[in-house]
Amino acid sequence: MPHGYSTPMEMLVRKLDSCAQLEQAERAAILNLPHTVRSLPARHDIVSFGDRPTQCCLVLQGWVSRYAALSEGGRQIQSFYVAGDMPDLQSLHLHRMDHHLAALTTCTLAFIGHDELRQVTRQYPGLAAALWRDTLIDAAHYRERITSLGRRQALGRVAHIFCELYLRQKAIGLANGTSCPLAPKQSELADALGLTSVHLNRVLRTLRLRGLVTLGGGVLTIENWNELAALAEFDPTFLHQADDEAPAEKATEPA
Amino acid sequence: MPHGYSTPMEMLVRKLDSCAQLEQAERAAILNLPHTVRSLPARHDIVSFGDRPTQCCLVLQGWVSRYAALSEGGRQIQSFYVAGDMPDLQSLHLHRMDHHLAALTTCTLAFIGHDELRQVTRQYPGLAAALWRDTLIDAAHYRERITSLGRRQALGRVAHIFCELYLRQKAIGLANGTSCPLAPKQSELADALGLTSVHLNRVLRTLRLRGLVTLGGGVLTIENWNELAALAEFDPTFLHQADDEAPAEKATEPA
DNA sequence: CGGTGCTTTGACATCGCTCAACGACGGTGG
DNA sequence: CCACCGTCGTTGAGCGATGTCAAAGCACCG
Repeated sequence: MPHGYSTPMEMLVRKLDSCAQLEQAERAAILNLPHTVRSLPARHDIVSFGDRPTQCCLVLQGWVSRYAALSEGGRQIQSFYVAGDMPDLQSLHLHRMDHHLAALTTCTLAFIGHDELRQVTRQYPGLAAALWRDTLIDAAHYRERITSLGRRQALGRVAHIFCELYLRQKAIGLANGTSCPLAPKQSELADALGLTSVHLNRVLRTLRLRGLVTLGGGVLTIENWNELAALAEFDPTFLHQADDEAPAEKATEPA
Repeated sequence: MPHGYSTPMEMLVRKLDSCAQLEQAERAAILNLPHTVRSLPARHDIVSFGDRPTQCCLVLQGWVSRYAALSEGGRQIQSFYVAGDMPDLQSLHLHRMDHHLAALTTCTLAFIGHDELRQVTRQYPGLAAALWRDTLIDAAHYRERITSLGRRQALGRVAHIFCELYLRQKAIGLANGTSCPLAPKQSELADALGLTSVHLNRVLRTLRLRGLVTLGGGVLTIENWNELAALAEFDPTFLHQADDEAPAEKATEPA
């Protein structure tokens, strides 16, 4: 998707089409959606807790994080988003933000008005279903994060998120062999995994010493997928990337 | 909602209507949905990981839990559902279950076929929006659980889930003064909160000794809402119960 | 009256946090 | 070109929150 897409809305069509098979008219409706493209600097809030957004954004480039701010400066990152994702689709039907959305890196985003989007979903139930499905996959990611935070130890949590982020990026052509971009810095990964950056750092050292993963310069390299996935008890079902596969599904492997 | 509802579909209408304002034709469409009512014993799976359900269920009575099973008998309960909830609406667009749904207590459920439900959402975009919104609120609950598991200590986590479950039940008329039903036993609460049942028990004792909460016989009583909510850093925004309120919102209090 | 399952408590182990310091790196200005 | 500074990553030592293991209490029910 990042390779040679031409326009923002073509990117969106490709994304929705990949799982829901749009009809020609639906594709055209998306392509005709009015939108504006904007760049945001890293650390900048896109929307904040309490806001009542009037538009949704589509990530064209860069990384976005969803987070909750707690007292005493604490925060919990609830999810990461990359090119092709629409992180605040939920605001279409949930009017008041219960969290923040922020640019993790410098980002380019396309903004689409709620009114136009609602109009299009009213007219094309297939589009509504595709967008709805997108938010449901988002929720599936949340559920898996809950499982990680609740029942996996630090090592497994880190291993798990690496598997997830690698496969998600592989699916949209952002992976390169056994490597993929990984923009969040250690403190941000820690905030996503319910750990301290200090402890996350120690876990990373362990993973490196065991020859499972190397992380540096914004690039994640998975040295041993099988062991990593085993450590994480990783099952890709929750990604819903090939939802209609035969019941006896096999874990996806890089390389 | 539990008080004197007559039919399952009237219950669903009331639930959807409470947040999305249905039109008359939409209400009628729901009321005409074919469905079957079934009772399930406690601990029984409603749908399991890997299943491809062909219908959705509506909880009429009892408690339902969504959980992920891990190796070695571990499990993470991802959410609880009570009367009026549709816990597997997501299966309408996510074809393969990535988790389990189980009766926590003896339950009565209404089952509605996917085909009929999809038909109705295609015909009435307002209904699609209402159901979509319902799944988005579910996702908002997940996000808050992530925040709890990642960044709150045991005491705050327990306090937080009590606030949540009390308010959710109050909203549908299941609370009684400062008390409400609480079907999950300690080991189930522990599985939901990423704790051991042993440690959860100690936390409960602390809450009891501090005069914040008493729990017993399937009933939760909140003795001191303000302190409990403060301990939990509880903000009801994520419940989206009165989504269109003025920006300066106040915490809801019992009694 | 003797299960059986849930709750409660104690003693001890461990994982992850806190505090503190240092190192690596890149940008910036003199 | 180099000194300075801020940010991020790395490491150590000690502590605290939570898990583990084990046993006893208690209620419900046949």
